[in-house]
Amino acid sequence: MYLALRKYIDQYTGTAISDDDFELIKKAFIPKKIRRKQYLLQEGEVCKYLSFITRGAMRQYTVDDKGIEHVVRFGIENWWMADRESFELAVPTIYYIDAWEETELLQINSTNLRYLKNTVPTMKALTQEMEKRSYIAAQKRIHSAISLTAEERYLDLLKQNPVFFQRFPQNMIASYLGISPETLSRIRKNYLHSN
Amino acid sequence: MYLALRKYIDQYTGTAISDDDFELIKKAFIPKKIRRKQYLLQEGEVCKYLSFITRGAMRQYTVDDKGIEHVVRFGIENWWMADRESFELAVPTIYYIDAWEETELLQINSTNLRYLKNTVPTMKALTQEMEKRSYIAAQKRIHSAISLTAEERYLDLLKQNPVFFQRFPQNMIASYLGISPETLSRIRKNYLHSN
DNA sequence: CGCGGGTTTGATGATGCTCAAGCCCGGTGG
DNA sequence: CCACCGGGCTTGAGCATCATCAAACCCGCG
Repeated sequence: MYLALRKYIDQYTGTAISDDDFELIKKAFIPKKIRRKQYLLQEGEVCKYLSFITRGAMRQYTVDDKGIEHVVRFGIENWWMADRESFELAVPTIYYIDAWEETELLQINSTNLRYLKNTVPTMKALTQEMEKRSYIAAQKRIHSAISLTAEERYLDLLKQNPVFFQRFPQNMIASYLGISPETLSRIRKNYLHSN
Repeated sequence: MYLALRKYIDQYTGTAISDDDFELIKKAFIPKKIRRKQYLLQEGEVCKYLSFITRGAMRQYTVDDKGIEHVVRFGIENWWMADRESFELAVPTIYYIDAWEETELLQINSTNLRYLKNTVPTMKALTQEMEKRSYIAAQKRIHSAISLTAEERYLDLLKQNPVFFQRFPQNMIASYLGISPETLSRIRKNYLHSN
């Protein structure tokens, strides 16, 4: 389980991390398993952990007054999950995070994360890289949401993150795209004919 | 002009920065003035500077095939402007940034920024704080874009950033909200009657 | 075999867009 | 000082897109 994290670190830094450094990292993270449809985080809680997914698939979403779910983020192997607003500012979250597949996580709390950033420079670089990428991805998603039609957003997602279509059901993808499941179904039908 | 930056730094760190440190900062930033409707960045260029706005109002947007502008971000005094994807990865940008009001900026390139982060700890903390806030704001905007109706997005923006309505024309606000100017006009009409 | 979650399909309607015209108002020049 | 101009805003009519509701379908699984 920790091996996945080590691989991830080596890959993103482009060098092999020392055994000593990795020992520190190992101590800071707690493993956790979570079953299908179980919650990692629920509305109103404070998000206490930043979680690295070593196996599985999760989603982060809100539930509105009508009970409709709105998916803001998906996560699979080698992705980090947390409501960063709640995690970093220690305020109650508005999100739910649950597992769609059986999922294995490595969790770190903010105290340990701060400590790790200060003692293992690699870890600092890593989190910064992660934050940078998250922001860029978020910016792209905003652009797509305000500039593109439903159909264009679908094609964009298919290009950027085809893996989501293999791991999550269509109604969740629809929610992620901000459209109804029926509309997504009809859009896809179009593309089945025309290729 | 530099005073605005100093005030901003002191405010966000909660302490007064030393004269020595601020001297370093001053040397790293280049002042720039930019007139109404002039470009700070154009599609295809690489974004070479991170700019701190000391006075004025700007927007970041794309132009689609039909020539329609899509505003992804506004910036006013004490905000930072840049296409971070282009700035940090040194890739050509898809955005335009131009000034809506007469604007004064302090610009820093990535070399100087990296140097400053390493020599002035305050500066490192500041950029991290800025990045954190940007990400959280982006996440909120995504949530609003996929979960809310045009009307709800309008009310949300009115609550979160009323200042935009004072500084930018309605058609740009509409674009920022991802709706047509006509729709925004009609939504606003509703709220004039009902209060 | 029947159940349940997910998907598809159809009919209908709401929401928001487009196009076009008119209005408002601040700025400019005669 | 007034007429005119242009940019932005409003209003209306018609239309496209997408949501909603309901029913049927599909398929893996107990």
